[in-house]
Amino acid sequence: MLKSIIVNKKVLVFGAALAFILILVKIFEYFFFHYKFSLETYLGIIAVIFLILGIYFGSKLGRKNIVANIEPQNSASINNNTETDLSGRELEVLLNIANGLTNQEIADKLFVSLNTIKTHTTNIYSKLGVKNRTQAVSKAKALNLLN
Amino acid sequence: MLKSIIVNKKVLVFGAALAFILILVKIFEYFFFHYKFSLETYLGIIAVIFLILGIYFGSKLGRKNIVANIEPQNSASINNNTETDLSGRELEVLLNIANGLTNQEIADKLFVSLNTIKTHTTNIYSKLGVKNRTQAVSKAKALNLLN
DNA sequence: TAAAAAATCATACTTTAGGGTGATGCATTC
DNA sequence: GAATGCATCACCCTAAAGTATGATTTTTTA
Repeated sequence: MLKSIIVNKKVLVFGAALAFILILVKIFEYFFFHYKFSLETYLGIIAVIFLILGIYFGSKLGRKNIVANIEPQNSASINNNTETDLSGRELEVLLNIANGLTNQEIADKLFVSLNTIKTHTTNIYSKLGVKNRTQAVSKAKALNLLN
Repeated sequence: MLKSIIVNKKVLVFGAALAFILILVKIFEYFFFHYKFSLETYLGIIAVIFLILGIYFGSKLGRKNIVANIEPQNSASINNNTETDLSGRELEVLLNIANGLTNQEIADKLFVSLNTIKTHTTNIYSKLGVKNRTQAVSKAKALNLLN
């Protein structure tokens, strides 16, 4: 049941992507064909666009796997307090903070904006009861959330 | 430094992808053009292929980031390099940094000025070959200088 | 399916960190 | 006694981090 729902969602995304492809192809056909692009250029553009599109969808789909990969590490944690429970994304950000990455670098890595990372960090600090990243790392290690 | 590496990685992936695109386009040109596919079909195939390619790369990229995050945690190597030797005061500052204190708090604690702490931190980063306090803590732990 | 939680992003602002440069005093050492 | 290393401090500037507020979208869950 749950699995089928997930599968259905993936199918939906794929279906939407395919529909999007057809639409884009049509648009390209009507707009770009009036210009004298070489076929190579034309195909290159198409390829690049859909490659980027694919990377976007791919990284989005891959996120589920990432969270699933991280969670087992955190299950070793002793503290199950709901108050201090971090979401998957927050843990991911915290991990990168612990590795010394700047917010901008984390944003680039996770393909999101700097503001999103800032929001995450703020929430992390709030949940951990700390006020900066070094304290967060220190606290997380004390709570066995890291290492 | 770290930023440039990350950027270079992305550029590399993108460059490789583009090179792959060109190769594939050529292959398509030589092989498929003898058959009489309609342009739409042709474009559709290209689009689907590169979308899938993109999804593959996208999910792979996401997964690699995580692995890169987790790996450093296991590499608790013991390094006694003289190059990374910190002075007594610098170690003291580093310890307080690891405990999440701000420069101002450390200055108050050690009864020196904020500027002095800043000078110490700059020297610490230089000696450890890092560029901020979180990286310094991470590196110091890896070098068994802390904990 | 509706509600809750998680993830995303923006804008504007303040604070802290970090880089560069230069300087002083005080030991130790060659 | 000149050189070196350490600790101290100042000023100026840029970059990064953090706060507050409000919002949308997606996902999960009851």
